[in-house]
Amino acid sequence: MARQQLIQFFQSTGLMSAAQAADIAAGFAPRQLARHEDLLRAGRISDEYFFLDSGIVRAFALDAAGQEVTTGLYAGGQVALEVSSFFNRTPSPETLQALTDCQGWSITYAQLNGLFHARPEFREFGRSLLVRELMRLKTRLLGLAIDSAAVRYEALRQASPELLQRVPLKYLASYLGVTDSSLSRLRAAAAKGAAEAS
Amino acid sequence: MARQQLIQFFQSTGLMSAAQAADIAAGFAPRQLARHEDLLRAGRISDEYFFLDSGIVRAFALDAAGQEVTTGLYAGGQVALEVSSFFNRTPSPETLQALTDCQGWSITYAQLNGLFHARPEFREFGRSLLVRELMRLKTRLLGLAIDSAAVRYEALRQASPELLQRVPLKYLASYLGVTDSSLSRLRAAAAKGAAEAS
DNA sequence: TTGATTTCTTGCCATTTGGCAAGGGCCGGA
DNA sequence: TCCGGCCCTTGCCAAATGGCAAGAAATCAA
Repeated sequence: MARQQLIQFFQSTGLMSAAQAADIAAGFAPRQLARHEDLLRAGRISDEYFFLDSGIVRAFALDAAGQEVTTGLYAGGQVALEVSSFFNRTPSPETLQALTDCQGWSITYAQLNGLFHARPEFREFGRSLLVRELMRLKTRLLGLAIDSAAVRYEALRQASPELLQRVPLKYLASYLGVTDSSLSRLRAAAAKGAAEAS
Repeated sequence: MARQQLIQFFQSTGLMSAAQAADIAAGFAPRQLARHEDLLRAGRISDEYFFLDSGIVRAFALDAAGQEVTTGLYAGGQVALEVSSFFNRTPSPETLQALTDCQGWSITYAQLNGLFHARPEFREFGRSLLVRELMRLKTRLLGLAIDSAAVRYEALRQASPELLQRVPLKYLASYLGVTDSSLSRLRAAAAKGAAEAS
């Protein structure tokens, strides 16, 4: 129940003191999600800024054929949010869904704006988060453009090994931009390579 | 020389009045770029928020093999900016280069922050720009993940036909995530399809 | 203008990835 | 316990894309 991780998150950019972080964190309410529960449905307007303590949230959109495409995977310590819907008050193009039971902290748009108004240092933090998210997307984009599927898989394994264990292969596949059978083959090849290396 | 386009840009989100937009635009200085001139070099910290009136700016990074990869293309009416470097005051991972002679308006980080401080409506505008940029990246990411190269090419043709005419094929190719010979073939196939349709 | 450079196209073939379908294993509910 | 439904793997072949290199075409600079 403690807001430890949330407070630490606010301090992570070095833009505020421990006391400030604790004050801001006090404005957040505890929030649970059951496995398979939706945090946000496509078409709705997001009104919940959700920081994830533990568990995994998946974001997905539908392609032209109506197939789900995983666009984001969030684990503990991250904010699971459809940024454009939340900040622009527009219908979300994606659904956010709990892949496992989740615990975290949330705050509404009005409350967040109140904090932004009252606390310039938190405003700075918010901007820096947006910028960080932008960099992450850029990095993923570059990877999709220039790396082979095998390299992208390996990069994800390095960056977030826990996701590979806990997220069903079909979701990982569309997140990486490959089909599930291709990913299965990649995984087999990687395992073979690792075995030979030992 | 008129700041018309800049003023219109500020008003485009509906977050401020004409008078406010004109006031803010007055803080920007005219800025020219000669063809092939760098607006920002990789490794440097960006200190110029640059709005493009006319011309084309290309952003590129280097891949592991030292090859240039085009990560962004900006035409008139857009802001050509490496967001993370400018806002986080960190070395830029990319170079921004004028593909043609360019005219526009620019402002420094300190000046921009001054405006953000003095004018809450401009702060809102800045946030909404970041969010918009994020959505654009998400859309490109989704396209790379699920669409074929032919579809991506067609989408770019629909969205920004002027780029296809004025940007060398090799830059378009890496922007679209294909090799230049593949793009050349795609273009040939598209032309053939169009001819048959007529 | 003229020569040099860049840009674009195209052929040939290799590699990567997709599509489809069958089958095995695992897990949860009745 | 047993059944039904995911989840994952794998074989076969097709389609998409890349790599390389040669040459034509356009562009640039002197």
